Amino acid sequence: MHAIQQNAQAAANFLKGLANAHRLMILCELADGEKNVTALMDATGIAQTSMSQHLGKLKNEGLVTYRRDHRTLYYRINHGAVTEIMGTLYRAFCELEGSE
Amino acid sequence: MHAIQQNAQAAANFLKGLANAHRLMILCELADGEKNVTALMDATGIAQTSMSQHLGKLKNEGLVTYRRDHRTLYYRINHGAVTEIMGTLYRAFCELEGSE
DNA sequence: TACTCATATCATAAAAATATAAAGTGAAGG
DNA sequence: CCTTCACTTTATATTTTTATGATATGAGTA
Repeated sequence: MHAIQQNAQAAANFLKGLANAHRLMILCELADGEKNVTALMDATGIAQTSMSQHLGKLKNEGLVTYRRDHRTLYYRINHGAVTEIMGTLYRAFCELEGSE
Repeated sequence: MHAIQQNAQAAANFLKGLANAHRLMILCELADGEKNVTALMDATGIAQTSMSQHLGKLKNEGLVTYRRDHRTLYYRINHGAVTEIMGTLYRAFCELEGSE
């Protein structure tokens, strides 16, 4: 586990990609499969410019990738650790809430 | 998985606690078991005031807790999701590096 | 070619995170 | 009670993150 020390900055940058409520909502949508930008805006209520910047950040950190189909860009999750952490968050913040 | 939407802010706040290289290094040390502040400073090289503030943040978010023994405070990890995510990061950023 | 659609980029301002220096606190020892 | 130790809190400056409005781009359509 001590090897994280040397990779701490890379791991922290990766986590910073996730550590925002809007980006979690986006990733939550993408957990179901790929979606285009407009569909993500409709599903989350995030404004266009903001959405584009969040997707740009997720893309730069390698958390998501996309394909183009004509004028439409379809984004999808591109990193196994994202899915793993989403699962951890779901168990910690969603399932346990339901039992109250 | 969609339930994360409603809990996105809480989950994001939790992740923000982790999303910093210095705090990851601290948590990495605590993964071995409890340590006092001076030991954490020696192990990580983080300055005293900064260490205290990082520990304060981790404590406020509920990621760690501590016990007092005389003048010394021993911190330890206090959230199962922290350990899970540290494991995910280790596999993503440490183990795979070793195979190059 | 002009136009619209889907999305990205740029510029800017406000808010949050971080590091550092200085001062404060509570427990123990002389 | 005065001092030291182990640590926290406060104040401040810098950097980073985020949202918003304006503008730009590239792909398809009339």
